[in-house]
This record gives sequence, C-alpha cells and structure tokens, in this order.
Amino acid sequence: MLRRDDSRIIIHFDYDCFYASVLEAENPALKSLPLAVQQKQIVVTCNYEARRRGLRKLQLIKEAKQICPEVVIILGEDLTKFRDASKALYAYLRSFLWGQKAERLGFDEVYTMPYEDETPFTNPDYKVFMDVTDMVDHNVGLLNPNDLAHSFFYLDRQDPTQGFEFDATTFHWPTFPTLSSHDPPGGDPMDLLTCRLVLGSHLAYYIRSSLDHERGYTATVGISTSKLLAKLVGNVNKPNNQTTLAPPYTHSLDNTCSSNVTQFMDSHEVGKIPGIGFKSAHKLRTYFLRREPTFQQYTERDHNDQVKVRDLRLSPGMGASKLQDILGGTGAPKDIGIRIWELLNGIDNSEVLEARAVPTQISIEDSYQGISHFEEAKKKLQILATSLVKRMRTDLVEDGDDGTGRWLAHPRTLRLSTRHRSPRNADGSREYSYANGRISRSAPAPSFLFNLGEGIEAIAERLVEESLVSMFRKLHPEKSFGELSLINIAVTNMVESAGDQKQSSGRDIGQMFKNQESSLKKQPEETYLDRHLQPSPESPSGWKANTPLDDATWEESEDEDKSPLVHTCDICGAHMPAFALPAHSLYHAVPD
DNA sequence: CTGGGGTCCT
DNA sequence: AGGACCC
Repeated sequence: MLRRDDSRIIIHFDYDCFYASVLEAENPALKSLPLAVQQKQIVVTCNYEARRRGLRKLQLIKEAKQICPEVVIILGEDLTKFRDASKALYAYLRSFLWGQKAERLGFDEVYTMPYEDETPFTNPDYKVFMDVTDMVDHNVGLLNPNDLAHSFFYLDRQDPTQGFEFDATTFHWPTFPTLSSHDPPGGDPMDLLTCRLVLGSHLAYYIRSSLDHERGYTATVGISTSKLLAKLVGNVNKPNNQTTLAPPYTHSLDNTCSSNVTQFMDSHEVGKIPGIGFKSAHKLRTYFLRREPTFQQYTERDHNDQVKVRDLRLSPGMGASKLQDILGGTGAPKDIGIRIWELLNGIDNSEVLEARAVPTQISIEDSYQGISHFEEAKKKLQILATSLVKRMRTDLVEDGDDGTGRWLAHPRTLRLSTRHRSPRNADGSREYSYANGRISRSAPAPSFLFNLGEGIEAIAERLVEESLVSMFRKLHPEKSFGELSLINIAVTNMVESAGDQKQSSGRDIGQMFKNQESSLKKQPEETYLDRHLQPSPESPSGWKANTPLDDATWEESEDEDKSPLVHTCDICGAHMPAFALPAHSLYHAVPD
C-alpha cells in the first residue's frame, strides 16, 4: 500500500540570497563586500560576506549598522530588477529542459511582485523545481558501460555536440549520507535508481556551474526522486552547493541495509516537513507528547517539545487512519491522513507543475494599527483599489505593437476581506494572530475594470464607489465595527482569454511533451544497460518496473472544449454553449 | 519585529 | 466563505 514511485528525477533549486545576488550580478564589485538589501527599516536579505560578519535576514537596519559599520546598504524597494532577473533566470533554467516541467516557488515570480509603494516586505527567496526524468533516462540509455568514467551527458536529443563530459562511476558530491570515493555507490554494477541519481547529480552540477559562470548566480540544490525529498535534502549543504539523497531508498529484504529515505526523513522535526504546517505540527506534537507543547512559531523550538518524524512514525498504532483521526475534522482535506502518512514515509507523488501563464488571483492588502471609522476605511480602499487596477494592467494585459492592450485573462470575481485586530490581554499584550481569521464578501467583477481607455485613478474610484463600499457595508453592517488591522482586495476566478497562441496552445504543447516522454520511456529497451544493470531492489523486474507509467497514464480525456457546440466570448474568452452567448454579452455591456 | 501574496481544499 | 498550506 505505501509505495514510493522513484521513477522520476527531480532537482530543487534555491537561489542563495536572491536579491543580493541580483545586485552583485549587476555590480560585481559588491561580491567581496558585505552587502545588505533594505526595505523600509529592515534588512530583507544580505550576501554571505555580510552573514559572515554576523548580519542576518530580517534584521533592523540600525542593528545591522552597529554590528557591521562598513556594510553596503542598497535600497531594494523597487522590485523591477528583481522581477526581471527572476524571469530571466527561470527562462534560463527552462532552456536546459526538454519538457516544460519547471515550477516556480516563492514570491519573486513576476505576477506576484508587489509595487514599491505598497509593501514594506517581500519574500526574497526564489526556488524552482525541475523534473529532469526524460533527460536522465535518455542518457542512462546511452551510457557506454565499458568506460563509465568518461561519459558524455547529451543535453540535446538531436545535436550530439551539446552536452558535457562526466564520470558516471560516482556521484557529483556531496551526498546524504556522506559517501566516500572509495565507497562506490550501489555496488557493481550499479542499480538503475543509483544510475539515475548519479546522472541527476552531474546534470545539477552542470546547470549550477552554467548559472554561475554565465549569469553570476549561485544556488543551493537538492537531487532526489520527488519534490519533497529534493527540497529537504538540498538543505544539507549550503550555500552554493548541492546534495543528492543517495540510495538505497528502500530497506533490503534481509534488513542488512536500511533505507536512506527513512533515515533522512526520520531525523526531521515534524514541523520541518513541507506539507505539515503550523496547525498540523501542533496537533501532532500534542498527540505524541500527550501534553500541550509550547506555542512558538518563529523561534527555534525547545528540545523537549520537538517531535521527530521517527517518533511519530513508530508510535503505536500510527498510520493513515490514526493520522486522519488526529488531523481530520471539519474543513480538513479528507485524504489528509494518507497524505501526511506518506510524507512521514518520504513519499510525495505530486508532479512538478508548469508555470502558469496568468495567476489565479491578484490581491492587494495592507495592515494597519486599527481602523475604526468608515471614512478611514474608504480612504484605504481607494489606495488599495488603485494598486489593484495597476497590477491588473501589468499582469493581465499584453501590450500590442500598436500601443493597444489586450486582456490575457478576465477575473470574474471581486473580493473584499478584512481582519479584526486581536483583543488585548489583561497584561496589554496581544495574542498570536495567525489564527485570527479574515472575513470576506465577494461580488462580480464590474466590467469597467477592463476599460483600458479610462484612467487608473478613475477606475479605482468607481470601484470604491460602486462596488467596494457596498461590500464593506455587507461585511460590517454596524456603524462601530471595532478595529480593523487588515484590508485586502482581490480579483479571482480568472478566465483566460482565447485567441492567444501562447495561451491556447499551451495544453497541446504539454500534450506533445508528454507523448515524447512516453515514447522515450520505452526506448532504451535493448540497450546495453538492460543487460548489465542489476535490477534495483525496489523494482525486481528492472527498467519496466521503474517506469510504471503506461501509455494510458498519459492519455488525457477527450477535450470537451473542442466541440463545435461550444462558443467563445470575444471579450473575455469564456466558453459557453451558443445559446448562452447573447445573455453573456449583456454581462459585458451592462455595468452592474 | 512579523509581511504580503499566492495555491488548493471543503 | 473560510481554512490550511507555502514562501
């Protein structure tokens, strides 16, 4: 029942102090100096030279200057160059890939970049997952077993000159656990999983080197068979390094050899596992300790309150259904027990996603000391609405050559959310406010939002007057609504416009790559490797068992939207039956 | 000195 | 509409 699919090779990239690297790439003289990037009164990130001298992320500027008076401080509130750099780097990483499987994680992604005038704070991390299974498998099939030490990694299916030389008898170090070079991996001959990971480690190093030499960026990288393991194992050696989670990934049948996955996962505190958040970790600790652990989020957890994956995994009766009992309940995903049980066992079958063409929502928010009067709230709404309209125009509009713009997507819904300031305790302190929920009201997004001929301020004002004010009244009918600590406005429910080649062909391109992959997986059947690679322990039948995706897996259901009965709205690209078109166009014509 | 901004699920 | 997760 619990079974990890180790047929993929996933690389996780985590750029080192991203904002500082962007500035260093722009001005290499900064590399040897302690450099801090400032937003408002805070050092949002700093380079390693600065860290060596005691500076940290999220430190106050004042403090940083005391610790290191010679620190070079650069204002990083205009995020344009960071946004451009992240875009370029993402494209660069993708250029190595054969498929489209590169997933961005973090907030430096173009669509979520806030404006300089809105936020005191942005997350300066930048991470990318890459699924390189197709490239690795292709190259496993082309290895020359008589001279593994002088192998060539082909980066292009057609052009045999594209690639690099490498030694396929060992990993590109380091690995977890640490292997020494006289301790060759996986025995002789090596099993297929080992072989894949070896190639993955060399590919990762090649990409890292290229990134460094051609673009001047260093990254911390993890290599394994899932997003979970790749991401976690990357943390073992940093910065500017890489770690491969070494086999064996399963226990040997005679138990003489234990799984490195289990050993690795077991050593982590439950709260460190991606997918186990603050709430779940708290419930799990409470269950295991049979008492309330301390309620701290940001500081390092006290040793007595730590619960390791191993503790939990081996506790009596533990399993998917026990975890469902602990974590389930109203609102929890109904498969949470299985999911967390898999995570504890190092299993994560989630796919590396392609980057979206447009975000699913755009939201703008700000926090306040406490807003208690309607007029005050309305002023804030005006400011937020202006930012939102700006954001919509940069992120959702494609500029034409003739100076006209075209909407790539139309949000159908407008949402207003607020959060109350948490009540004061007797001693004047305030409760931790993470759990302080937001309340929200939604309404259809008015069509004038998409009027490019009208000024941003004018549209924002209309949005406040004609939509947001009444939504605010619905949210807070009482005249005295207490103190609001946050207001958020968002557009959601994006409908991507039809007619754009890049957009509409996206699925078909994806389909094309999938077909390439499935044919590729069958390709190396009669290569040397089939005869010489020892079947890996977790897949006694060898190659085929390691690639359990049969063709049916890749086949998508027939596309409903290809049906001629479905028509597309010229304005917003929504799909609907023909009879619905006239009514739908009224939606665009009539302002609410 | 604790953000702002996403995603997915029920 | 709200909650959990992520960074």
